[in-house]
Amino acid sequence: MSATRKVRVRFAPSPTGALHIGGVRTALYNYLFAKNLGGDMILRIEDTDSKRFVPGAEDYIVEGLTWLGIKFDEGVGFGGNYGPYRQSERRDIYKRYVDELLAKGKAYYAFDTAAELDAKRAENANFQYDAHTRMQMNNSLSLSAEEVQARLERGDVYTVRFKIDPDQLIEINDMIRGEVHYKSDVLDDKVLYKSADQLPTYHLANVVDDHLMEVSHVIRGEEWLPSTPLHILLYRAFGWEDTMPQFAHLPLLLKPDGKGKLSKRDGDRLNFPVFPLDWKDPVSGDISKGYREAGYFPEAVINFLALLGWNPGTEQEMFSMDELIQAFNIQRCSKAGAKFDYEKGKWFNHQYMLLKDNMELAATLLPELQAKGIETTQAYVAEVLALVKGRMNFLHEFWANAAYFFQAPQSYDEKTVSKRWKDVSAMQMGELEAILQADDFSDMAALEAKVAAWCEEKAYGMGVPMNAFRLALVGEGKGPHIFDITRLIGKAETLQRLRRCVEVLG
RNA sequence: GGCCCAUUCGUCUAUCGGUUAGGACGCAAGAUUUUCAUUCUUGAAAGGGGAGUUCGAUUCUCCCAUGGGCUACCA
Repeated sequence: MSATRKVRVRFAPSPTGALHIGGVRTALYNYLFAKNLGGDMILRIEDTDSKRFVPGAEDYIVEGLTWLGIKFDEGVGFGGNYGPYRQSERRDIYKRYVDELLAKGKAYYAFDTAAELDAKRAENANFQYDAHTRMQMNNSLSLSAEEVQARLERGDVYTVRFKIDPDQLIEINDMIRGEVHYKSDVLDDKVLYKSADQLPTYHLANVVDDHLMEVSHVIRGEEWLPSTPLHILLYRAFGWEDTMPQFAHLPLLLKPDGKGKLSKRDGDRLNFPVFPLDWKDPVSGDISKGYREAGYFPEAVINFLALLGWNPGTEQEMFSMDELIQAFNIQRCSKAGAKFDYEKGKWFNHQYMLLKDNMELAATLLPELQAKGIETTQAYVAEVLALVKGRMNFLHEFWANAAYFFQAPQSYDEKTVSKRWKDVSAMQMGELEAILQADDFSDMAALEAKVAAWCEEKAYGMGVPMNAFRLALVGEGKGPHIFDITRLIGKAETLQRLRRCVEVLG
């Protein structure tokens, strides 16, 4: 563990489906950690399980992380000098290292079939393939050399198992959890290599690749903590312990309610996304909602996720990616799992909405408005946004909050009518119309003063006439300041809405 | 069952032995007397239980309970 070693971290997902939000957080923490220390971020695809490979998953992962602003320095699709970065393309490399372990006597051939193993487990639920049981099994330790040779030459299907010596104490020095100890006796002789598909298992590939790619820090989910002693033993077996990466095991993301870790089903059940992007399952055809399609800003998702399991120790809540990189310190990660509170995600989106430039926001809204047949301009939409975005969490709530800036109310909300449209309203609106008619709408403050003066002179109070006026303009009892509305829709439209309302409501 | 990790308001968390246990989301109330919302103010809301160590424990140790993870020729 040389202190001067270049910081290199990797995000190593398995392309078995959409990238889970917990995986996104792991990628984020790796990224923040690396960038905070000026290190590199690697994308490695761990596709050693050919049975679970899902087409499209790899592209999905890259697209999702790119959308979120998590950048890679090297890896699949990003180049680099340590490739190939897809494990399925590294078969010969793994084979070489498996042979090395075999030659050193640190691993052995095992010929037990899946059915035989199942039978063993059926007769003893606690069966473990280890120092105590391996001699009763069919492997190169229990069988004669000739027999082993014969089976190999015959082409029998085999696995290579790691030979774990008992009575060893393995100490993990976790950056988040401190020292964790394991006894090697509880470990089983893990399968490192499968002859059937000529591929290693995760454990072997992971250790070999991290070593070869000069990974300095392994930051991964807590579910990996129990297999870390195995990994450490592998580093030892290869003689790589001096350059072994440092480990950090992140707490898991848990269900918002109930028990267990967050799953895709929770998203469906509670109606919130658990994936960065929409994902269509290639087999079932089911579509799972993504944060992007649900209307989240990537900045909001990042900010939200960053604070789920980590905090800077200050009371700052809003962080740009750069600020996160600056502030990130892995020792400040919490140890306990975090229930996933998506309500806070909405709040973050709201905050970023307020921060965003209205012209930029307007540009993304324009196509939707045009599709509705609305003729408008980006500048106008931006002005409307300035008035209504405070009451929105998502951009897709725009129309529901701003339709009346683009078209006259189609109807008048019944409740508002009964509450706000008084017997005197028609008469008052008639008077108001005359005042508006006489004004050129060039100065809203002046107009407002005129209207206020009228209310005072007639002793109407402001409430009754203004609420009726609002009803005429909006169709409901909501919306921003009335004279902001009239300023945007203009004199002709204002008068027209006023007349129509009197006509309809009488 | 075995091994490991964890445990502060409903949720995310701060606290590195001495605090009125702080902040944020959500919730409630009030204010902005033209609405709704934003915003602002205020409020309710927490150290799983039991032993120790200590002058003093949320903080350190142990036990228990609870939650979580792992225990595959999956990652």
